[in-house]
Amino acid sequence: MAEPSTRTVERALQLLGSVCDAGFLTLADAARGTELSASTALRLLRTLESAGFVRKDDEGAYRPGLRIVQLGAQALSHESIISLAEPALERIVEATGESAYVNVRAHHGPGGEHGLYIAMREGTHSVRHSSWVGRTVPMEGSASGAVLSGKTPKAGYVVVDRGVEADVTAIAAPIAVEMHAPDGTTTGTRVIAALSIVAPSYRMNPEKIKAIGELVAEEAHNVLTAYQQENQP
Amino acid sequence: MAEPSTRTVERALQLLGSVCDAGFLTLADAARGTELSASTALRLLRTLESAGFVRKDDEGAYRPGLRIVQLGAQALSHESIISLAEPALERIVEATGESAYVNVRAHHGPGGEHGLYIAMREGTHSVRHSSWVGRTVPMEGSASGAVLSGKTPKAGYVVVDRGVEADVTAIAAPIAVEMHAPDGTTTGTRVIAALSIVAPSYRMNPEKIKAIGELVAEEAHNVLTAYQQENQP
DNA sequence: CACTGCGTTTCACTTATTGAAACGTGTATT
DNA sequence: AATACACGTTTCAATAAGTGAAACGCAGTG
Repeated sequence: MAEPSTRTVERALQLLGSVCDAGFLTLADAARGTELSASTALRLLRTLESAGFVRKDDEGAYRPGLRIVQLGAQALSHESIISLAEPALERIVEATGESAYVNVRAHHGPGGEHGLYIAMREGTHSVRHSSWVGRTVPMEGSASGAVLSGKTPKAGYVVVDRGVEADVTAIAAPIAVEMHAPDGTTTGTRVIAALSIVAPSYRMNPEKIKAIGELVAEEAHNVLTAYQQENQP
Repeated sequence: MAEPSTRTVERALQLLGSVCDAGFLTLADAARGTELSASTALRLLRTLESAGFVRKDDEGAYRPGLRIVQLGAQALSHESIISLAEPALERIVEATGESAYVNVRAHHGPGGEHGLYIAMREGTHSVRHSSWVGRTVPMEGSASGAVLSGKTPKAGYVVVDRGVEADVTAIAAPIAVEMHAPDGTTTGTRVIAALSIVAPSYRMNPEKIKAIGELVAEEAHNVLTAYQQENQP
């Protein structure tokens, strides 16, 4: 029962991922990237196309289709953590002017574990961080990755300067629930998401970082409270 | 060469769509909804799961996975029309306080043609229309559907009161480019997207509708100009 | 003009998908 | 309690269905 996966579907999904990653791909490129024969790639891409998951542009290249957009938006709307976190994001932006994000652990894919940005509230500064929603970041070397891994110091937040991108500072705090065994004993904590801000480093300084870090940690706790209220009564 | 589609993949994608539509689905429900045998549905769902496109929640039901969220966000970021339309959405919201949207024709699926909401800017009124991004609406009976079909009157915008939802008024205007044959003659127009606002009907009146309609039509034209600048030089 | 790479189609091989059946379990029904 | 039912899961033999090498036409290149 190790891997009762269907190869055809796996290949098709891989193809779909390639197209979305690249933005647009020619048939030959897609076939090379997934190590499929051209005929197989063509057949699968056509299937994806007829279902609306990819489409061919004017130049004949394959692009992400609208069905992906639709399903992605639907999926997002079903992620309750996002709507719960939205007020917190808004308050963080209001207080700091920087873009604020919600991160979760991404599906464990090739290349190790990653975090995924699933929601954002844009900052108000004219020089601000543009959207990273949909982007993944490695767990090591990123602030949100650290808190998602459970490596949060007692301060309650993590700061990473120039981690995943130069000249950018990230501050993240975990939204973590306690896990209980059936008998009620606490078995540890599980980080369900992270709240983070991403800002140009030149605008930061130790005091500001401390203030923002404490704010993010506090808001993360507020989100946790809202989350528990929704899942307990 | 009519339909060289692979059945396995079609079924898997259908399953994926069901899960995303429903938000969460039990195996038996998914199998029923797609008319697959339980064993086949299980195998395919497991394949989707191992690729991160669906996941099982604590109760064992299937939910949309994070991979869908990721690919959807990536796909959205590659839709240039959205970034081009964002300033227009912002101005519309600023001027009217109502939520503003970008619509496109959805992939032609079962149940006739539909429009798809792909971007939104939230209104500022406290009673406002919440997000419809990812939602589809029938072409008939909706304002955005009408303009996407090319049925825009000379006024330049379409108003539908209580069309797809009770107590809601929608106003839409087309973003349309002229089509040219290789020899340069105009062969017609193609609507690439629609700009629209959706608001509670009680807040509307003839003068307001006229003002908003003209604003939306004007902004749609602004987006068109930006679009042409990007695709011509 | 020969050459290379692309998108496409064809086709024989057999691999890999399929669905009925059977099983264990938990939840309604009687 | 005993029965019936629905769900998730596994097994397995039949064969439907996916596969890739090869060949084709076309366009761009040296």
